[in-house]
Amino acid sequence: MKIDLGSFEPRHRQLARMLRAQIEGGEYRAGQRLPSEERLQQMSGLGRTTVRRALGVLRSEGLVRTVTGSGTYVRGNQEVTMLEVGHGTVISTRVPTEEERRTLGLDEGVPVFVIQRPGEGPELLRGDTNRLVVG
Amino acid sequence: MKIDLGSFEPRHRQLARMLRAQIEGGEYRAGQRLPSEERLQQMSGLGRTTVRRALGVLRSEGLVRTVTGSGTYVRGNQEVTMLEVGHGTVISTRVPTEEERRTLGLDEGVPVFVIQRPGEGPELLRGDTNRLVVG
DNA sequence: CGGTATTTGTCCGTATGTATA
DNA sequence: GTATACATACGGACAAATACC
Repeated sequence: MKIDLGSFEPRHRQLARMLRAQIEGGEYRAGQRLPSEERLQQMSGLGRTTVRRALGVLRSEGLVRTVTGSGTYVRGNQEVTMLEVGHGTVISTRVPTEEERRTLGLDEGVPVFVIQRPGEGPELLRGDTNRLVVG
Repeated sequence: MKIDLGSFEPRHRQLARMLRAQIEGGEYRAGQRLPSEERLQQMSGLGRTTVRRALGVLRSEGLVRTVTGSGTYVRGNQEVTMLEVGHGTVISTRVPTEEERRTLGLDEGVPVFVIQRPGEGPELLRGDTNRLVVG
């Protein structure tokens, strides 16, 4: 965890980039816990704010998931449902509101589909476990 | 801006919720600037960290956009492109990586479509200005 | 079940740098 | 060039959730 102080790249992004590379490189696998924040501080020499910010970046990318009092875990590839959409359906995507996140039980970094079928009200679909197939 | 200290709801979320309501209620319109962070501190009685966190929530929801040295602005409804997708196409959505954000020139809080047409490589499409129509 | 330790969450303050007006 | 406004980074204090024994 060598952070280049003096770099143009902010320190929290440097740390996020390193952790991201380790996750994508398989050094931390799905479901596995990352080092604790205190541990990451020691490893990187950064302050608490900066370490937490780096983890926040990874959360917002949907790469990890943090559980209070427990730790930050690599978000595994979840089982995917294929959903067929028919003629005239309009599909948009956005980041859910906080309330929608609670309702759908979504972690940070997971967008939603908004499915508008002809003659029906808009339907909200979590974006992490769903794929739409044009039928 | 009356913040209930002693509430179970964290202060930054209270502030975010109030600002969100004001934006959705039309008190702050598209393109308009929100009060500066210092001003929001004065108005709410909260600390700098907390005010900034509240604005971060709104950014991650795609509701506002912050320009360094200038201010935080309400993200207007942008012009939308309708794109027709054909049979066998598979659509997924996710939060873009930092690099993809730079490449596509995206603000925070904007997810992307991943369009997989039969026999082709995956195509990335910004989610804020695109709607997919099943043809 | 309880008590303690670990780990993350919230909140505050300060200092300095950078971008914009 | 000065003033305003946001960005980065550090630190400390206490609360809340979880894990461990």
